[in-house]
Amino acid sequence: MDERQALAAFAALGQEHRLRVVRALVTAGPDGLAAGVLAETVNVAGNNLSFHLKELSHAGLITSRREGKSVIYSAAYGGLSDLLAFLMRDCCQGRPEVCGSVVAALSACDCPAGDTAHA
Amino acid sequence: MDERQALAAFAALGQEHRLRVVRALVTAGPDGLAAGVLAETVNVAGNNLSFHLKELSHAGLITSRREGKSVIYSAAYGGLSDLLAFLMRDCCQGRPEVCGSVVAALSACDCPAGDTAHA
DNA sequence: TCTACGTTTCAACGAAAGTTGATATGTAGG
DNA sequence: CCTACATATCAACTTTCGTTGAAACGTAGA
Repeated sequence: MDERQALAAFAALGQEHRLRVVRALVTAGPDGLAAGVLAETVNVAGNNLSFHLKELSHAGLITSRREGKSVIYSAAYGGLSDLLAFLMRDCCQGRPEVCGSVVAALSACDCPAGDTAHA
Repeated sequence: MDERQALAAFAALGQEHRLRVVRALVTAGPDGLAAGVLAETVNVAGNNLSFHLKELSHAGLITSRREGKSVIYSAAYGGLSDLLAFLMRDCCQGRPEVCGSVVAALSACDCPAGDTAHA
């Protein structure tokens, strides 16, 4: 990931409605949520949400697929990974104790910490 | 970390000069960099940089300390941890394989991956 | 105390982002 | 084909953000 992409991604997340959308999608998992459901969830008008979804999609943070009349959006976990990795790149100049806490914090989610394998 | 703080942090990172400042400070490590050095590094006028530093500081992403005539800024690794943790909270609703890649990406930095201890 | 240096604050301008309402696209069913 | 529904696009307005220049503050040395 280059700076331009990271910039777009962070700017996208720095907006109340968009951050809520991403959080909702991250929580929802790979199955995702329909645009209409998202609109209700984050309490934003449909046309406005569409604008934000486009921006998030363009930033590589979410993906979409059509299912009948609905468009289903889901979190782009790969894009999220790249973004976090970009931010913390070169974090430990020979001092692992510096960024260790950051990795630890992320591992605090339910999933097995260091286990990067596909369970 | 609450949403309001996360919002401020992401918004802060969604700006070219501020993102460069944070990256420079993350790379620099706990020793940090003087405001003047940062101004040269990111190529921003001193008064303008001061504005951005204030915003980053208020967002909990950097800290400052005075050293003689200079003010030294350094990355707030704790704030960064909290931010990333907030974004990925509840990421794996019983499906570790979903967010595993995210943790893995972060562990891709030089420091020992799953090792959260202080080396 | 005076001067030099580094950093910060302030007001004002120009540019960009978010919201709104109306309108268009695309899909499914009668 | 026509209607209903879900989502997307567009133009206009309002607000917010980033930059600039001048000036103030704090610190150190002569």
